[in-house]
Amino acid sequence: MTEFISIIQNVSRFITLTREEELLFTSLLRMQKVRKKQFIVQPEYVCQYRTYIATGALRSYFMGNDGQEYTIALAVDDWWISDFTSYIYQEPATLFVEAMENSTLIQISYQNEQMLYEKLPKFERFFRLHSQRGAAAIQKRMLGSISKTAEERYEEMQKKYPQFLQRFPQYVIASYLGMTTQFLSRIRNQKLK
Amino acid sequence: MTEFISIIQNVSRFITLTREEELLFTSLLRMQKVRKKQFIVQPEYVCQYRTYIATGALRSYFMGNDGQEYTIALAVDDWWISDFTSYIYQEPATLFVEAMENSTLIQISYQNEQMLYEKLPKFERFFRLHSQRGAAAIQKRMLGSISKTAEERYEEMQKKYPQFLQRFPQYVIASYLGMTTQFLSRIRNQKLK
DNA sequence: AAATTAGATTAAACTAGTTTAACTTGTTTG
DNA sequence: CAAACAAGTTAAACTAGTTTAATCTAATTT
Repeated sequence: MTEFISIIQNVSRFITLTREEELLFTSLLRMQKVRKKQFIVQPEYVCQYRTYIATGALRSYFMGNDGQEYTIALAVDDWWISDFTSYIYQEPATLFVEAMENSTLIQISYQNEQMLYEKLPKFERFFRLHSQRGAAAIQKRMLGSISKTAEERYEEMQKKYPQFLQRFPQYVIASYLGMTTQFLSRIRNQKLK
Repeated sequence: MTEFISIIQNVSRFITLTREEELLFTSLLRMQKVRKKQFIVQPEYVCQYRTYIATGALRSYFMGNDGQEYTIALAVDDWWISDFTSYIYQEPATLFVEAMENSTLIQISYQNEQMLYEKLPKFERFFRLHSQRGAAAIQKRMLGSISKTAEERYEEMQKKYPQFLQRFPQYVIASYLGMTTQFLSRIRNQKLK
């Protein structure tokens, strides 16, 4: 049970659970260890789980027709990740979700999530608040990506998520920021002078 | 009461309401008529309402430091719109929400929404599903905006939302698609040949 | 109906960011 | 530990989309 402490804390930001509710909730979860470079979601397969990262680092990305990777999300300890669209509609994924470090995941399946809503309706509230904030975050990211220059986007990341710059390789950062590795390299070295 | 038929139908996509629940729900709503060019949300003021469009057309946009407008969302009859981030966090807005036609809106205030959750918890479910789909839609839009060329984005809009091209002026379409009016004009006229 | 203003078009000059390519450094793996 | 590969750097050539500016058209206002 202590293995699920972190996710219970995460959920408790929005709703309060009794001891029995915690037990029911965790009985519907599964622990999953993945190694660096493993994929937990791939295009054409339906995304089966909502994934919470107990420890580790993952990213989701889209592979363009031109073979270019577009990183959609970066996530580390205590964050959630998946191909959200595939999961909620239970339709084939369009994204890859890849472990960037050996990671410990806590997952709930689509089936179990539906059961959770039946047994503990307060989880409707949890995932409402979770999704609302998620939507706000994506919108903020989109706004930045269309209204800011490459350099401004890099500076914002430096300021807001300095850990990411250590934890993810440069080519992933570049693709998350919507620029080439070459251009990111140019920005970084210009800034040193 | 018949004035609220459309929003009840919208809500009934996800949850089922009894006659009494419908009455309770609609008692927490307000009708609002707005004229073309009126703003229902402005930066620095906290967004007070979640807005459903009974009839009409609105857009939300961000004003960059350079004075450029970045259109975030377009919405017509039976769609929802607002500065979502400002609304959910009850913090000052960063967006404008402007009526592009004389419109009839149905709104719920933040206070009344909290009351709605107390009295009719099934609305947690409605707004969970609503937010999840909203998040998926924003993500899809972001993906297109970073991985497609200006011309591809225009073609996708032509195919997916042809009504928008009639209903919104070209400068709004251009700013929604993330390009200048001049460039959109070039694309449109190239395609005729 | 004239005057004013807002939106759309066209074209030339420009630029932020990409592409291509060659080289360097670091990291797996046999 | 050598070989092979993956990640990062630098620089020159290039291009998708912007900027500037002038003209045209269609609404709105007076």
